[in-house]
Amino acid sequence: MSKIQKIKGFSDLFSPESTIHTLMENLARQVFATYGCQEVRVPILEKTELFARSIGEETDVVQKEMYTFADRKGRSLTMRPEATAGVLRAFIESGQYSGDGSTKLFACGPMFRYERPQKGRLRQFHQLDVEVLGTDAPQADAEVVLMLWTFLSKLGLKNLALELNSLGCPECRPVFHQRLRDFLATIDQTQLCEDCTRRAGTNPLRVLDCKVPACKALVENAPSITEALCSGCAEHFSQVREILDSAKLPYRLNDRLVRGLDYYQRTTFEVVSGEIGAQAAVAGGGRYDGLIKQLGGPDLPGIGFACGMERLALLYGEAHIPAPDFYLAVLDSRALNTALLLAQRLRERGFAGEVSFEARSIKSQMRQANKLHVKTCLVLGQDEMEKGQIMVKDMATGVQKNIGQDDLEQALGFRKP
RNA sequence: GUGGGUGUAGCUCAGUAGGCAGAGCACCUGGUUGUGGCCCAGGAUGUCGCGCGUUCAAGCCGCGUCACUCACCCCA
Repeated sequence: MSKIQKIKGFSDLFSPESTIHTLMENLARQVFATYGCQEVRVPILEKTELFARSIGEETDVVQKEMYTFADRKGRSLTMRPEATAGVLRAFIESGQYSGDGSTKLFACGPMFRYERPQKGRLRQFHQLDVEVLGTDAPQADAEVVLMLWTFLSKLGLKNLALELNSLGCPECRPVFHQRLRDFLATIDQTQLCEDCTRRAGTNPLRVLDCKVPACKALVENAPSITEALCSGCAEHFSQVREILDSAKLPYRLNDRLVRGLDYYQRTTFEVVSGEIGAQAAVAGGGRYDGLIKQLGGPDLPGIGFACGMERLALLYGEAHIPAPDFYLAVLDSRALNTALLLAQRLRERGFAGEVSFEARSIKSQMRQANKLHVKTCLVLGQDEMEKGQIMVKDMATGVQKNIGQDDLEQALGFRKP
């Protein structure tokens, strides 16, 4: 029989990768909770219309990257390509937004986009997502950025760069777009690369961050969104920056930072790494005032971000994975049952470790203990069994002693409350 | 959707001009009567991705196919 393979762009995560994902997810939960985020678990499958309306009908994500299919009654459903839309739909549908203040939500899980896989990009990938709803205060923008940066710092990630921009609002963005189109009309468009010739019509902002040197040179003097912001947006952005400056958070203003989803406006940001290949963004987000209303909810502002877990994992070392507390080596087959019960007792006390299921040479089992990087190797052989004892060896120092089996917890550092 | 690269042991990869399938790591056993890491000796391990073709002979050449991978596009 032929083997069945996993489908392209999907992955099976074994440890250490699975462990790393769990650790990162737990840390995110913990850090974001200190900012008041409540976890929400929302479906992976939504009505296609939800994404069409939020992400934007004309975006690449909606046009050609969604897993969309008809269910058994012919309704068009889509595997979520990002988290925000589903979280907002749930928020609106729950009707919990009555009063004052903001709602802070955390969500995570798999997302799906039909793209060609490459380094840091899969068809099923995982995101950590935060949404802060109900306030457009610049303090909220700053807090969200600080929340993200704090999480990444606690993960121990270095050499990350935070890029910040403001995309303006429905009032000033069209003005900038017109200026940009006017500018593009003045340059020799035949010199642009093939992609940019297309972009100039479809998504002029994208021309600004083209990597082709010829394009870069041509748009060097293009107008900046920053100069086109209306007074409200300019003031809002300047307050956000002021707080981040005071918090001594290092960021780089990038007036060509473009977001791929239509709903973003005002503050947008991205965290990039130079160490994980071409797919350099490990997190990205921004403000989306107006989106909640557009999805049939109240007219509330919102801001959020998502982190790509696979990309974070590329940067996160395996050194963080905790080692087991013990390995229990068994030298005599008559000791196997006793050994298992001793290990069970330790596990009930919260210690983690493994016990051998068969008696083998002490040498091979010591090797096993060493390989598992355990703190302590326990040995149960004929001698110990006869005296009701067990040998305890500290693998770091090599110091070993025989103790009574009843004293095992103390020997491993267990303190009774 | 487009372009490049790679498929050989569990992993990373050599494999010359077409002539018996290789190394390192990892694993197992022993060197030490019950002691890990370092060292030494020995050992097991293959649909050379798959199919067809050329040839006395194919891991190597040709055609096809599948998979993986990197990049473009796009994006977290």
